[in-house]
Amino acid sequence: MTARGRASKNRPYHHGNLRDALIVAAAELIQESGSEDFAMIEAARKANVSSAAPYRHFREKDDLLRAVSELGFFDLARHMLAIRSSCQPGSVACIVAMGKGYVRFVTERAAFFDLMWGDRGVQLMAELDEGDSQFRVTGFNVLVEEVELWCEHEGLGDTDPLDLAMKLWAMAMGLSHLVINHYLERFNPGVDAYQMLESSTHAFLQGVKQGREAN
Amino acid sequence: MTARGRASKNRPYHHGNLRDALIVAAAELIQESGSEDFAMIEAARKANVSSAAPYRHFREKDDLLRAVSELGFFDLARHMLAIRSSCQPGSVACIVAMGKGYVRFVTERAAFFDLMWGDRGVQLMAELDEGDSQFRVTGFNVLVEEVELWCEHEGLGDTDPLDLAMKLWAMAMGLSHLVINHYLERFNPGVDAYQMLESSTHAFLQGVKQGREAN
DNA sequence: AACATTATGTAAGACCGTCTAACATTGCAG
DNA sequence: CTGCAATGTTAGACGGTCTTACATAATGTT
Repeated sequence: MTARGRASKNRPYHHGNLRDALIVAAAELIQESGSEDFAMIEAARKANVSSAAPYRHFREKDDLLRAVSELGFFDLARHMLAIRSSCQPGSVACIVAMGKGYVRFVTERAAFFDLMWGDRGVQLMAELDEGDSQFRVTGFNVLVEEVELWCEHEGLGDTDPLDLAMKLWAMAMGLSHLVINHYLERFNPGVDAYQMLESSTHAFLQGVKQGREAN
Repeated sequence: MTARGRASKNRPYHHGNLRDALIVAAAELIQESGSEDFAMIEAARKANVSSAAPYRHFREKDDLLRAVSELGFFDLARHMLAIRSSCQPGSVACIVAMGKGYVRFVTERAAFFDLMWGDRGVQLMAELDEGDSQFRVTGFNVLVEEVELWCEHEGLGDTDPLDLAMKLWAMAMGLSHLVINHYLERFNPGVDAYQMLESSTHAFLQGVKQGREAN
C-alpha cells in the first residue's frame, strides 16, 4: 500500500500515453496563456502526473515545446497542399490564395508564433527537413513550385522563382506579424489584412512582370 | 558598523544612478544572451547591488524590459529622421533608403526583436504616443509622409498613403524577421537582404503606379 | 510461474529567479 | 538638527526546472 499522490482510486500507476497527453496539454495551455508563461509543471498537472513525470518523455522543457511546434509544421504543410489543390496551378489567384492561407494559419495560431517562427522554429524545420529535399515540411516548397509555374506562364525565364517566393513569404510573414501584434488595428483600424495581402501581391507581381529597370 | 554585502570599502551605500545603470546592464545582457534568458537579478549583479534593489526603480521585471525597449524606439525614430534628411523627399530612392534603414536597425538589434516588436512593444508604443499625434515615436509617421509625397508626385490621388506605407512596413518587417531567424540563409544562402528589399520595393511601387485592376 | 530487464511513474530536494517585508543608511526640507 | 522620503540591504516565501533515488508495471526468457 502506497500513497498515490493524486486523486482517484482506480487510476493506474502508468498513464498509458503520457507523451501525447503532455503535447496536447501544452498546446492548450499555450493557446490560453501564451508560450512565455508556459510551465512544464502545469502540463503535468493537467495530465494528472507528478512534476517529474514529463522528464521521462522530454529531456527538457524545450523538447516539449519543439514537439508542439512540430505538429504545427506538419499542419501547415497539409494546409498549403490543400490550398494548392483547390486552385489553378501557376495562376496569380493561386499564389494569392496561398498567401492568404498562410496569413490565416499563422494569425489563427498567434499564441504559437514565437514558438514556430522564432529561433526554435527554424532550427526544428532544419532538423525535420534534414537529409532530404530542402523544403518538405514547411509548405514553402509548394509556394516555390507555384511561383516557378507562374514565371513560365509569363515567360520570365531569367527570373529566380526562389527569390520571388522568398519575397512573397516576407510579405505574408510581415503582414501576419503586424496583425498578431495589433499594429494593423492600431495604425489603420478597420482595414482587412487579407485584402491588403491580395492587393500587395497583385501590385508586386505586376511590377515584376513590368520592370527590368527595377533590377 | 554593518556588513556591506559586497566588495570594496569606499563604495557608497547609494548607487547614485541605479535606474540608468540597470537599463544599460539589461541591454548588455540581452545583447549577449537574448531576452528570454534575461534575469533581473543578473542586471542587479552587474550593477553591484542586491537582488532587491531594482524593485525600488521598477515595479517588476517587465517594467525594466519596457524601459529598455523605450530607448530602442527613440533610437529608431532618430535613425529614420536622419535617413530622410539625407535623401530627396518623396522619391522612390528615399522610400527604399528608409526601408533598408529599418531592416538594418532591426536586424542589428536582433536580440531585442521580441522585446520591441512583440506584444510588449506595441503596447509601449501606444503609451508613448498617447494623447498626441498618432505616430510620433516609432518613425512610422516619417515613412507615411514620404509615401504621401510620392503619391502626389506620381499623381495617385485616389491612393491611400497610410495603406501603402503599411504594406511597405510589412515587407520590411517580414524581411527582417526572415533575416533574424536565419530563414534567408537557410533557404537562399548568399542572398542579400538589402538587395531583396530594394527590388521588392521597386517592383511593388511600379505595380501600384500601373494598376487599378489590382484592386 | 518465476525472474530479470526495461519503461514509466513518484517523492524529495537542490538550485535559481521573482518579488515582498522588515530593517538600514543617506539626502534633503523644514 | 531633525525627521521624512528615497534608496539600499538581508531574509525568506513562493514557484518553476531538473536530478536522484526509489516504486510499480509491462514485457520477455526460461
